[in-house]
Amino acid sequence: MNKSISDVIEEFIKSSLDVDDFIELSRNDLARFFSCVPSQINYVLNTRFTINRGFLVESQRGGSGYIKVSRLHDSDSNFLNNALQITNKPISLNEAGQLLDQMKERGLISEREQALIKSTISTKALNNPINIDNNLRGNILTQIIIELMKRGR
Amino acid sequence: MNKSISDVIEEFIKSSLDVDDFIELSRNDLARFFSCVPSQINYVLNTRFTINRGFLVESQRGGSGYIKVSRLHDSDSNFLNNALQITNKPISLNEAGQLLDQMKERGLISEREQALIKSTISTKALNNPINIDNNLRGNILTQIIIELMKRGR
DNA sequence: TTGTGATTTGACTTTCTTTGACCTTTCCTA
DNA sequence: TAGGAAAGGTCAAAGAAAGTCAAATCACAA
Repeated sequence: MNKSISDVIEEFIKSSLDVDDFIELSRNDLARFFSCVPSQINYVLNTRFTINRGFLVESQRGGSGYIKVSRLHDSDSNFLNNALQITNKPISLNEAGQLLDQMKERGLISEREQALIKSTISTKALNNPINIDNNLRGNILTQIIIELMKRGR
Repeated sequence: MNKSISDVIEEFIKSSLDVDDFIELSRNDLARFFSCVPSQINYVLNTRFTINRGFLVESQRGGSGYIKVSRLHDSDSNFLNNALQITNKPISLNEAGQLLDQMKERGLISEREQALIKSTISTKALNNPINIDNNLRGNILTQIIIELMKRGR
């Protein structure tokens, strides 16, 4: 296969992640190194290093800015990935409750956290035009899960 | 018999598959090579390299796109894995039918089971807002395949 | 000879990648 | 403390493949 520049950059980043669990890189340097425009780096990051594929990308702008790419660790990240698939779509209060139960069961959140989150996605909290609720519930849970992934427990 | 250009292309691909288990080719190059229109390659692929006949075709569009053809003379679990790749995406009634044929051919399901499953994914069963059908079909097949994998035959 | 299914062709569509112009955030220094 | 420099971000246009679909043609059997 004729590898695209994006593919090559992807490989480069991935092989760096084989050494360490995360890397920090400079968008401009990397672009210079691969003789491409800086926004190509964003393209690669956005298409290949998504949460769904088990990666987390964080960055900071400005002087001494950086891009940090980390690999999310397995078992839990697997579970969370599945969870993401679910919260991606509208989700009922009931389903959400079950999901949170499981998360607690696994020790991904404490009982106290579980209660807090539940109140967050309760019907009362989402006092909204009907039918959009489930959507919103999914969104909120998605954010929470991403946060959990970040912390890596 | 007077060989058609399609036959020639078919032979060419098959003989490449004698060397390796799969080949990657460029639709445009191949078309140029055989002095035909690019969509002729699709024709050959669609008519001769179906799951049904034991081949798997994958492809990517866009810059550095490709077409990959592989031969499936492998173990069942491998077969099911490939099948999963297919049912992962929306799948037409026709393709689904071919897939089930193969599964029966390989003894992965009985004739009775095949019939039952077919009725399950028939257009009638999925009497739904158009266009969602293929999606749903994929989902159902995915579940069935997973179930099969679980049971280990 | 004619009807039918297989093949060939090409116009149009969709998807993925590359590029560049312009925007926003952060840090540092005069 | 304001302003400039040094990051990184966004978005849309252009480019590069592959996919679809249906009309036209071909080949063969009845």
